[in-house]
Amino acid sequence: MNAGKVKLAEVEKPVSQAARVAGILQGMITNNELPPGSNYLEAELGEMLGVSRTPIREAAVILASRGLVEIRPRHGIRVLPLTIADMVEIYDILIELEPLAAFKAAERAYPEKDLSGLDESLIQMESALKREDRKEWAAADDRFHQGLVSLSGSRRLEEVIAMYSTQVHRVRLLTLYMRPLPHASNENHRALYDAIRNAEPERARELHHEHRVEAKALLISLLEQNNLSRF
Amino acid sequence: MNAGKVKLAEVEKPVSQAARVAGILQGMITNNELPPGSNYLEAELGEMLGVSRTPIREAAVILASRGLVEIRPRHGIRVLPLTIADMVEIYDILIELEPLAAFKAAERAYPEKDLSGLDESLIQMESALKREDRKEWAAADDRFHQGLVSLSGSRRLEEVIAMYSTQVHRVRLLTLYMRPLPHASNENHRALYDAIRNAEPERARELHHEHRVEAKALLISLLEQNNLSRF
DNA sequence: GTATTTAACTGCGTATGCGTTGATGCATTG
DNA sequence: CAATGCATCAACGCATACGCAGTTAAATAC
Repeated sequence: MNAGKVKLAEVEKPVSQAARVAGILQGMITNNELPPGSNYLEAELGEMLGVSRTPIREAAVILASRGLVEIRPRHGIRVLPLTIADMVEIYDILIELEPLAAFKAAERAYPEKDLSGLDESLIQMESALKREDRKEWAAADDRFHQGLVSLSGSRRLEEVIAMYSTQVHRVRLLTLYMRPLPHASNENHRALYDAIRNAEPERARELHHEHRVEAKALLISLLEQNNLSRF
Repeated sequence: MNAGKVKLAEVEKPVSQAARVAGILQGMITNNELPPGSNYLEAELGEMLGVSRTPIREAAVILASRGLVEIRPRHGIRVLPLTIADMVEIYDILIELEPLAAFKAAERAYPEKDLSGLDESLIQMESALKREDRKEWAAADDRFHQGLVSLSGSRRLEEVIAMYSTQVHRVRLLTLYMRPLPHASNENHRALYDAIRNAEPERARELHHEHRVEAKALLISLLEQNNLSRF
């Protein structure tokens, strides 16, 4: 019996409503579906997602701890806007932590096969760049950075970097079409990849550090040039 | 009318039960009153603190997001133990972020009067050291570091450093009586203070970096020597 | 017309109850 | 004796209900 029943490759996780709601809301925030500065009452969000206030409250607490929203009693759950000062704060932290992740990844001297994910992202970035497909380039860039960080082997590093990356995601998308095509960036990524493949921790750290410093400078100058101050 | 009513200097904040509970539990965890590895049911904690399950649940979510506990359905709220690998993860992150905070603090070129808090902590540390009062030395050390970080002017940096410092607090206390008296540490602190007072960002960063690298090495070696593996 | 006080309503904090789920122990069978 | 299946129940996820507090708006007094 049960011959027709097929086991799913992924174990289906019994996610709680609260976790689901948190994920959905986070997605909506980073995609600008819930614009920065907007307020939502608990009941309102509950109705929107078809759940009661309880899981909404829990999700709100989680998102607040990730710095995405602010809970203001009697004013609702507010999607936090970022200022340029916030961007500087966040980038300054990432400038330290991402190179640390690169260091740790290189230190672990992975065999080439474990780096295939990174390599793939690199190829996708290069391809997207040729096609001048900025959206796809950004997506592959995200995958590259996330993959790299996860190779660090430090769960905490992964979590904290993901947290701050999420916060700036909105703004990165905003500036995506304002910047020049990221040719240099791609070369940097390739060099960084090589440093990790060759197990050169210090070089990996240096390269990534430089890369992030440049990214910060570019981003900030774009925002200032265009008089964007809250997003 | 209302002549007799006196306004309090501090605005009394209408803290929610959930926030109160989270604070109390965090205190109990960092002071080892809720030992690592132990489990508590929601109802149990609720009875302990005289509130219902709802604020306990919210507090648990907050503490879980700070990495202090783990919520395991049907097994209760578990106080997370730390392994040596966890300590390495955390220290490696702090080694990057605290020097960044020192850099930013020095960069801001505070007038001497704004540094009186730091100076006071320094004096207390030196005094405690003379009396060989390790407990008081550690407390003053905490105040010094926290004060320094708050001078960085970066709310996020402050928050993330506080989070990780809380996680290692238990272990620091554990090793407090195993280590030699921290004479060298005190000199480092004084030098760091001077760098901030003289507005020398790079020097402040270097000094703090060195300081933290040493602290990590000392801590890890103490833990390994004593065969302590979970705490 | 403006300011102050009051009243009503809206939104939230907390408690509680219900249904579901999964852990545990015992019994039964190989 | 060991392993597996089943039953029981404890714990939790979520919804709902209630009371309070803060906000807003209206009304009255100046």
